Amino acid sequence: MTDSLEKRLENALLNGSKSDKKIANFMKGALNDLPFETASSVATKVKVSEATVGRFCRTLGYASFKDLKSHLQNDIAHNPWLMSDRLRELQDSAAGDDTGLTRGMELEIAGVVSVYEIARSAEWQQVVERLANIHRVFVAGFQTERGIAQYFANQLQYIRDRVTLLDLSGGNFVEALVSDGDACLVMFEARRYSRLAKVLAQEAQAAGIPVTLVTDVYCDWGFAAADEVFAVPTQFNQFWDSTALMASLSNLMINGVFKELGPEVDLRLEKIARLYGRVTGHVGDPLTQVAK
Amino acid sequence: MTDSLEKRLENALLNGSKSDKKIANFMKGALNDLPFETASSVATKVKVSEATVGRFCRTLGYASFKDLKSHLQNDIAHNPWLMSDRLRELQDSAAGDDTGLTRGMELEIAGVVSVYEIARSAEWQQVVERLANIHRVFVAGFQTERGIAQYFANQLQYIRDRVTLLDLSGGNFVEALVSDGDACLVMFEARRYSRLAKVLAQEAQAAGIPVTLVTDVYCDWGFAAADEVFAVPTQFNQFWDSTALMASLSNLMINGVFKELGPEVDLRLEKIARLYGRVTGHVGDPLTQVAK
DNA sequence: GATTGAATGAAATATTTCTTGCAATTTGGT
DNA sequence: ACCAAATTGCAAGAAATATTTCATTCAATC
Repeated sequence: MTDSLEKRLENALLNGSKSDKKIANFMKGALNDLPFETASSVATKVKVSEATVGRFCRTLGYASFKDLKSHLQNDIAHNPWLMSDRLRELQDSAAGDDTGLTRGMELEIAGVVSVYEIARSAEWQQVVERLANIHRVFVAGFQTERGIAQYFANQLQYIRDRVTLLDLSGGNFVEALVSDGDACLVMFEARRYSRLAKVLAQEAQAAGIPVTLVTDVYCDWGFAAADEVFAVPTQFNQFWDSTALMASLSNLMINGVFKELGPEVDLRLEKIARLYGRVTGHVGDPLTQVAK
Repeated sequence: MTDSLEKRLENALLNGSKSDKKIANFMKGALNDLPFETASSVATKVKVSEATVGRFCRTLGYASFKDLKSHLQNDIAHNPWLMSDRLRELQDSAAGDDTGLTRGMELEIAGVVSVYEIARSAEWQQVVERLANIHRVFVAGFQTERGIAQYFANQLQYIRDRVTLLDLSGGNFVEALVSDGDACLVMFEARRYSRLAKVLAQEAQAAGIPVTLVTDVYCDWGFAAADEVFAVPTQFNQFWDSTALMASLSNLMINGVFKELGPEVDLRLEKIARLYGRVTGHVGDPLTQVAK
């Protein structure tokens, strides 16, 4: 029994119990972070009790989680844990056949920084409070950003009521907007900007509905048609603009609203999860087995 | 005072007291082993009392040795070839009133690095080629990741034919899968995993369809049910897991497929943009004014 | 050489991390 | 559907790791 940790983990992945698999899988996926973890931190992350983590390590043949870690030190001594080493590695491996990936990563990292800068602005706080308190929220996205809009809307729906993702198929969204006084609109859009986006923003503003626009840095009509404009970086050395960071921004926004709403959101979350569990089921739910 | 650990150590090496120098010197030389050490193990090795190690960490600006280690884990900031000024500025400005935002940013940046590491793996290349060449692509996403799936599918549709975003309302996706031989499936999912996700993956595999799963590091059923599993980091110090980086991964994937397909994609892109322009219109298009 | 202030280690205390025993739950086989 | 075996979480206890206090040492200044 002098296998490497990885071997043992894979073995556990096949033969282990349910919790064992969870732990093994997590460890396998997070080998780099393992040295920084403790038995209890792992336990929390995979939602298992500390005791189980300890026992798991023992079934693997180590004396404890600590013992496992110290073997890790020797076992895979060439695995870089330190972020700086990992970066260096990326850099090196990219040195020859560079596909521009490394440069893209630098840009995307810079983009993340920008997004977090946005999240510190006064405008941001204003939007967060509005999303927490206003009666009704509409969300819209165009072209490829439809997905981002849906992502945002779905998450917001988890933590509050009356969130509607506008269907833009026809342009039939206008009546939805005039129907209600106390509402706001969040839009996701990047070039080439859909004509609908501008129309929608203008109609909304005309109806007295505050408009928040998440877009790229090239959008020139946004400032006129929206109350707040959050411009996220989109050029990461890829063949076309990437609006991926809008998702990061969305999450930050959701997080802000969550904190604004306070603890009672938890109840709602739990309720929704339970409902989903009833209707569709989660992996591992014993109660929702479907008849064969 | 937002220098990197290495900088701080060097500083201590010059200005520190006798013990400080001993400790600093040791740490500098054993950076890679540091994650495995504890305050007392260091104390023993350097022949200093534990207390001194603790104090040393505090003079360096960390709360404890443990805190120092956790900074080591994703210390992006001290990589000069990455960001620098703005990042540092942001960290400084956040020094006091922190809401955990800065910590979250560090984690998310580290996450971006992980995603780019994934994009260099052999599995990745395999998926890219498959997506470029296979006859038919199905995309699926569950719960909040539906949006990401849509985002991915939309973009893929821009550069190739026969991409279908599966509608999961009923579970009626199964016939879609058996209908065709030469197809593959890309799934986005994070915990709590929808039961549908697992079922779909298994059905697909049973039908001989390669399955690629983009998920978080906690997914334990993925390895059994999917051909490739890309585990993206999701914990950024927010109240719940953020799957935002899946969007970044999506874009990288699209970019890869694009390059694989070669230049003739441009034609397709142009055609689609023109079509969209006709039907809905882009901002600034003079031809698509609607009659008032 | 005396005085002061910083630095240090030892011991006591606090905190974190791990293990163990036990009850409850789940699993797998009949 | 039932039962036995395995698995798991909880809670209490044990061990480890870290912090604080305090008396001592050391070094610099006068």
